[in-house]
Amino acid sequence: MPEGPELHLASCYINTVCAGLIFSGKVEKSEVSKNPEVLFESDAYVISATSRGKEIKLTLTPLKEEKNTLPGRGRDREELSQNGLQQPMDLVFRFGMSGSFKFTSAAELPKHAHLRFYTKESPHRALCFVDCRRFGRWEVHGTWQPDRGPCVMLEYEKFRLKIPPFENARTVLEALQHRKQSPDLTLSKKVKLKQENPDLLELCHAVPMEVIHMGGMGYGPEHSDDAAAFEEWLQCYCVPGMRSLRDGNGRTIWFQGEPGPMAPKGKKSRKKHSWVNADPEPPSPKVTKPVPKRSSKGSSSQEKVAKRSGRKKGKELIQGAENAKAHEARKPNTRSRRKASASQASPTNKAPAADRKRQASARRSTGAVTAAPRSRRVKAE
DNA sequence: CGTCCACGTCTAC
DNA sequence: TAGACCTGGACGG
Repeated sequence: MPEGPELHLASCYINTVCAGLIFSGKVEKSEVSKNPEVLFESDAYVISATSRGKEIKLTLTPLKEEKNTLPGRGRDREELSQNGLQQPMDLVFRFGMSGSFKFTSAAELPKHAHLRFYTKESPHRALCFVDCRRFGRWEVHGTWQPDRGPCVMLEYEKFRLKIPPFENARTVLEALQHRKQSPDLTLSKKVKLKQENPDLLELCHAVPMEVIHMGGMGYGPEHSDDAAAFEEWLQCYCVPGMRSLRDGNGRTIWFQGEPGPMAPKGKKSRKKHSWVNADPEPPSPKVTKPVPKRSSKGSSSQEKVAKRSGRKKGKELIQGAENAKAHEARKPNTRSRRKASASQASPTNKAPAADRKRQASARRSTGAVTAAPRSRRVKAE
């Protein structure tokens, strides 16, 4: 799945499960995937992975000299060296909304396994790129996408945006001016202060690093399916009691407290009653069959989308709608959030671990809108 | 059953 | 800057 730390965890997972393993044969693509074929074939090769931000790179490396039996018909010239040997190959993946890697028995491939690498052993096993929604992409001979931002985890020093979601850039920059420390402190005191009062940028690094060290996300050792642990760790996203707003791109931003002066107006988190009341379209049969704007494939999915965009326009009217409870409980498709809410709401709740307490208290004084929820929760503890 | 929603890009107007 | 690209879970009727 797509969060930055998860991509990194996926690369760790791949390197762990593929360590010492020999893969063999062709790389297999599902019929339904529109991603490119991976014309790689080797009797014996190894797989390794690296990550950078929200991309992951697999490297397929053939072992020593082996003769490729195929004449190379239909294969790109570059795939094979002059003597017909399979060259190493890099594949760069983006996960879209639902991509992940799984290593399973080849006999029972997971659903939506769109790219498969088979082991040489028997019974065969398969490293699979699994992606239910198929928004994920891969590129053969891929490189890191050149115009992406730096990796929050591994290129932190290059990460210099300094803008909370709905704050004026001016305010942020001026606040940083006032953070200047007195120069007469010892170095160790300065470092300690910095750690106890991390700014937004440090949090951009520290929070994903926390996730990495937590492990799990389906990439943990064995079947420690600790989605629950992750949900427990989340302190703002999807936690009842936290607030959310849609930004200009329709993305839901979760936070606690004030949204900041540049918060989008009239874009409360969608609560069903709000927009249902404002829906300008009468509940007539017409609604179910809007004329698609673009002429095209006319797939059923497209009809759905057209239907929805009709709704979207209606939602602009929610401004005056009752919203007192809007942030109370409308949560996305998560079942276990209630549990989290119970512990979240209770001021007597103990911090799960001393380490976490320390980490969290270190975040206490940031003014960052997105970061604040984590620290404020700690205040309540 | 229908509707809404989801951790992200892409690209066509 | 909308819409497109997709599947599936939750929820409401």
